[in-house]
Amino acid sequence: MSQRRPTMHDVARAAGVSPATVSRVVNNERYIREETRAAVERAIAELGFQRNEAARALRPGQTTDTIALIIEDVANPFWSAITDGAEQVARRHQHMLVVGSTRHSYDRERELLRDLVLRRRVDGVLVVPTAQPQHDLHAELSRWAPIVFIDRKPVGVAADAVLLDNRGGARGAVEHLIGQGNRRIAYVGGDPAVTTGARRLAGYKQALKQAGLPADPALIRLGLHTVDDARAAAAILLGSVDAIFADNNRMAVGVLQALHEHGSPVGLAAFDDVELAALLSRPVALVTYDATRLGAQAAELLFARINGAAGPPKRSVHRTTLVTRGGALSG
Amino acid sequence: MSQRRPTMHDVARAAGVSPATVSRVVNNERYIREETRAAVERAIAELGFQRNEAARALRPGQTTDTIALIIEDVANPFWSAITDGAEQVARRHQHMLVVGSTRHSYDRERELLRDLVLRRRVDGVLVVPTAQPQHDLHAELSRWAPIVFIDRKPVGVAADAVLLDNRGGARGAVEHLIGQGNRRIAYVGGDPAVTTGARRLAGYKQALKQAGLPADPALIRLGLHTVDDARAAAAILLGSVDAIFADNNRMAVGVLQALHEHGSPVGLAAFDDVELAALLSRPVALVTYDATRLGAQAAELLFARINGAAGPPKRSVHRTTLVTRGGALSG
DNA sequence: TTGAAAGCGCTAACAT
DNA sequence: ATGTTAGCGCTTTCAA
Repeated sequence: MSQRRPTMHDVARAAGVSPATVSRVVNNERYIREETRAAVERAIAELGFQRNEAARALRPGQTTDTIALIIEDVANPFWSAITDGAEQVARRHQHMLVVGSTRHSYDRERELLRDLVLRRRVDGVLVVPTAQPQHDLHAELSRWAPIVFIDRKPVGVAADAVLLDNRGGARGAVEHLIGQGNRRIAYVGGDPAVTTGARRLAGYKQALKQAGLPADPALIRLGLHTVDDARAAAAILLGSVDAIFADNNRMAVGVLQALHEHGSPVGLAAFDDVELAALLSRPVALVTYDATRLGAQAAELLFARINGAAGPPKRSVHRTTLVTRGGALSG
Repeated sequence: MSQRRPTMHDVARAAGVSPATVSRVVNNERYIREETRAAVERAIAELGFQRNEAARALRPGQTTDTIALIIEDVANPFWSAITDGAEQVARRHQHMLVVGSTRHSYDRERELLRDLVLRRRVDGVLVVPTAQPQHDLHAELSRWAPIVFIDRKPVGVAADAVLLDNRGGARGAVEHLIGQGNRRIAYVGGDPAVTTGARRLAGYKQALKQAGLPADPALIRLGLHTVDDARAAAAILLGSVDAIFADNNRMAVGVLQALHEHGSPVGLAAFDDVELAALLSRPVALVTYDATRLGAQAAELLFARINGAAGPPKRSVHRTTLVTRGGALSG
């Protein structure tokens, strides 16, 4: 597991040149005689030399060719799609992608960010909304490495962001429910301290207000994280509502389970797409968007900064599309 | 983005000690006077010193505190669950997790593995089945870093593996279909060159054989990757079969879509769990297991090796459970 | 076009 | 208990 690996020195000796020359060949620099290059390349092949990246990264001004992605939890399809998009772009830019999950822990987010940026010196970080905002930390870290926020507006930091129209999307979905004649519409969602959640909630309230409907606090259930949380919350609401708006895909699945278990006719609209929703006998209105593209675009912005792009923070707001899935006869 | 960061030297100067002492404090070694430690810690706090991990990793025998996970594609829930499990364990062992997707490319797998093990010198690698086996490469790399295979039996390499009972699981599912009176049962699946696929296919054939049913090659569709591939394949099969066995979750979703679109009564069984299957009006038999645990256990095995565990390769076979979801009236 | 030499930030003998 | 010193493997002036 730990035999000695050939170094540039070894290659240099084998090729009869200096280490500096080997470095030049490896880095594809100009001003190298063809024969020299050939000799070095032969030696590299013979010895099976592979440059030690840790050594390269050590020199000042050098990069680690690594970016990080901080999310709440990879298992959620929303975040795994983002991971997918980010990974593809990272790869195109010859960077590694390291993923870290916060699992809703504020401390974990701090710890991850500090470790990645300050100690491991990744070239940049993609952060998806987590717990509370931490302006001071983000501001401090963005002095060392560029940060791009996904689905969260940076506050107090001059950072790029790729956003969703959370408020508009939620409003549209709730308007849709209202348009279908629903009056008592519940909200089942996550942590309202997360910008994303707050804005979806705002969209919900806005739609109710525009329609002249009261926003009954008893119908708003927040702070839920898991599918089971949502299912339990929905089960309680069922008797007293016409429809439910679910904040995100986990909530949607939980609510769907509750509706199914109770054979309830209550309507549903939700943020995020849900696989197989199209096959359900019950129609569901979904606020959809391309999460993979969200992750990919965020990564592109990050690489632009890594490669020296200056200028004011960029905001790109992705629009959402309301679609109705399911409700067909077969299934 | 690139101001100078405080080094151990700076801390040493500020605390009036030598760099070696600072190193000792940072690494929590014994034989340090309390006052000295306090002084150093004060200086660290004042300067906001954070150790440069690239520099530490450079010394021989040192680790990068990073492990890698190679999968086909993070967006698939099976792999994202594995990623989730691996990440949690990596974190517990204070390691970073870098993820790489092969997207079915043999070359990409080679390139990723070589980059990670040979150049970036990760402490270990978790590999989930991809394209063809590459015994030579795995054998070469396992000299440098431990490798643990997930859901693929290592060939020609003394490596640990965490496996699923692919053949038994598939056989059980097909037996179930047969038990329900289905006779012409199709197979819709991925690349049979992947061990996983080959064994599931073997289980399918075994079940047919045991029941005295012929394995009609026309009913076996392989080499499919996406949901759409599977949907198209299923659409063609529908008219001529009683039931379909789907190789994995992507295939299952595609087949479900086809069945739904054509209002077909054809039965379905599949490997992997599928979210929301329980809410479908059609019953589906699923070969389920705990993918998160699979990833977590693989990571545990890896860390055991990283921490010096010797001994013969370990194999852990996780059993699968056949469950029937869906088929209720409501939905 | 190539080589010599210094040094990135850290750790580990070896001294003391 | 602490300091001195010598690298780890690479890149990069500077000189030739």
